[in-house]
Amino acid sequence: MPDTASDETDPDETAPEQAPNPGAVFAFFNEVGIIQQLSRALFEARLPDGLTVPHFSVLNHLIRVQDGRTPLELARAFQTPKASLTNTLAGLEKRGLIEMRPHPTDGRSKQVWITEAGWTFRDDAIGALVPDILAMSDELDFRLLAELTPKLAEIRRILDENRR
Amino acid sequence: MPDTASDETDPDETAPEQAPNPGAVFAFFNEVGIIQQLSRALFEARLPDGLTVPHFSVLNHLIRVQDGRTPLELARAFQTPKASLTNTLAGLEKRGLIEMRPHPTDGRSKQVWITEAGWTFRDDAIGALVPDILAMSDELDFRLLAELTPKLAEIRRILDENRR
DNA sequence: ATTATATAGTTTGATATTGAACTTATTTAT
DNA sequence: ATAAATAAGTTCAATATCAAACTATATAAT
Repeated sequence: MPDTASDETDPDETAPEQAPNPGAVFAFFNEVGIIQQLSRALFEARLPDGLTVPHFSVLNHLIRVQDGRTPLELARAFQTPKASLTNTLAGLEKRGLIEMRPHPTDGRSKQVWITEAGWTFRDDAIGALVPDILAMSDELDFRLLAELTPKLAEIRRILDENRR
Repeated sequence: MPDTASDETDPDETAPEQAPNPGAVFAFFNEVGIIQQLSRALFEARLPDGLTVPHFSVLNHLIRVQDGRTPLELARAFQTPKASLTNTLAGLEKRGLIEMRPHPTDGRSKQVWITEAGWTFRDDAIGALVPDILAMSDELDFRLLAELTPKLAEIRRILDENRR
């Protein structure tokens, strides 16, 4: 039996949305949270020496969005304090995975650029998942994953737009 | 353009699984990770005073699975060091949201039981999401969320079974 | 122009997290 | 039975996280 429930029915004229049953919405986020937890642990275990998920996430974000972001933009993207970014970025720079440049028009600011080594590292980190993926290949339905991805991307987009 | 790509085709005789394209699998986990990040921030902002997502997660797990779990079982469930659980459980107990009892058959161990106040707190925390959910109700397709949930649950189950 | 206000990033001190050592209890081997 | 090995939970010390204060620029107001 699922989590919370509230079983009102609703005429629903103005599609697409249904009665927002909080329990059902929560159940969705709960599954997402557990999958994230499990996949993060899997991923973390494959990362080399002193590098962490936050390090990887910054590189991945720079590629996914666009590099040249400022530290503050990154902090907002991750909804994390900017002081944390100072720390993460220092680690990445020390290892030559990013390059910090002065901001061209704002003397207070900086820009973060991913290096060739950064690209390589990020791709390798994803590649390192292959054995784990293969280990599940006769259970996991990759076609389903691929189908779900754009739907999740749309949900992500809405959440992202609506955040405070 | 998406993340990594590797565009081999594969005969595929033994359904259901496709060629495990690591980039595509990663893209799925990536979306899951971002959704989790956004929804967690939303959720965190509604939690009262000194209570955190880990506190909530323990309560939720005790309800979702079954209470009477030992601290070590919880640590394994969350893939977190047992020392962290000591800490989180202490906070929950101090607030009367759980009750720690000696394990009936193993003198080294304990059992964690959720209290009435724990149930209430957990339900209230979910309920506190309602305004945020409503704020997105003309964009978010709740029917889609409800459809995705069991599919995610299945993926979660497979990941959970295959973890090391 | 000059001052006041706001903003980007770093530093710092206080809190949280966690691996390793420790304590107590259980299980296994002899 | 007794000793040795394993396991559950806590304590402790090292590390990481983060809010608040700080430094430096930039923008707005007069």
